[in-house]
Amino acid sequence: MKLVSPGEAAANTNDIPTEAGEEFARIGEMAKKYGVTLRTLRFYEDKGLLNPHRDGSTRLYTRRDKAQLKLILLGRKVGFSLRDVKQMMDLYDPTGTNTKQLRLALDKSEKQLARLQKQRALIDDAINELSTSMTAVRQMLVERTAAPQASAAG
Amino acid sequence: MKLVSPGEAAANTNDIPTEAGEEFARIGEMAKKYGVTLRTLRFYEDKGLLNPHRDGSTRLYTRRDKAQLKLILLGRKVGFSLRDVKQMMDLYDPTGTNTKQLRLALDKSEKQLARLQKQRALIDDAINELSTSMTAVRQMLVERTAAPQASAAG
DNA sequence: TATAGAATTGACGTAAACGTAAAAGGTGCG
DNA sequence: CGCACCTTTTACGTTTACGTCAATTCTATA
Repeated sequence: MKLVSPGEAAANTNDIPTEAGEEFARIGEMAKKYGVTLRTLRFYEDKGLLNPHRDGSTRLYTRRDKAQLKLILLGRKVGFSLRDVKQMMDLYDPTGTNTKQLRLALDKSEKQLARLQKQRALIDDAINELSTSMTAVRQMLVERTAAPQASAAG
Repeated sequence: MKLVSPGEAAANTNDIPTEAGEEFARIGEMAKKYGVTLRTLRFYEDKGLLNPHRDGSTRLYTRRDKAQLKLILLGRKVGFSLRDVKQMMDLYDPTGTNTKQLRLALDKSEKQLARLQKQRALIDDAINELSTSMTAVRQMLVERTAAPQASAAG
């Protein structure tokens, strides 16, 4: 019974929320479900990005926590730092229109997009330079491998 | 006179190698010429990537050191770690064909090329996801900004 | 000779996102 | 009852390529 917080036990006649209702998840389930480690979840919490409930000392994650984690992972995927993600999440206000939050997100996104495009350009450069030098190296190998006994060229 | 090593002073009647002969460069000149910091040059040396001569305690870089630095910078540009660069440079043998070195370089280059292409794919993914969510955010902002008094859509 | 401008070594600091013990508490099950 | 498994907190370790003092020395020039 300890896994059900007071005031939310009504709709669930099952005493064991595991497997069925999915009302709460413990850290292990969360980790598997989202492909992260326990350490990562605790780390995110330590950084203020997640705030799961507690049953004693055990963390309990609700669907709200899951949504937050999804956002964090999306942020990470597009290259935001956890700091950026936190800045944006901290502006969330369930009672308002969140205009400020959205504007900040958009602003940061534009900058991040620019960074990504710059990175892509750098990588393209690198690919080109690398390909070029690979060709040169191959050529040198050919010169050193083929016809080592005849010809005086070199 | 201390800047000219014994056995190489013949062709240069000028006692001051600065500006003209470019036979040797000190760390400051090197840094400017290649756009790196003094710290970087010392760091590379500390890692065994450079081995400039010394006049007492002052580092003197020859054209050979310059060529090496160019290689290091090229390696870095295409994404090799300094460790990789060192591995490859360590195989250099002025008396042989350097086949081993070239093969290692080619091998590492192929792997690095693959990594770069994977990175580019990830970045493209990120760009797409980011663009998509930016569109969504813009849409949300429009809904919150325009027509806040009329319509019941929401 | 005074002073500014290089150069030297040594060593701690930084950033990001966790990894990896370590030591211990809680829990269900056979 | 005992063992296995999950979870907890604390805290140092990892990686890479330098940055940033600090204290000192060397050198050139006016």
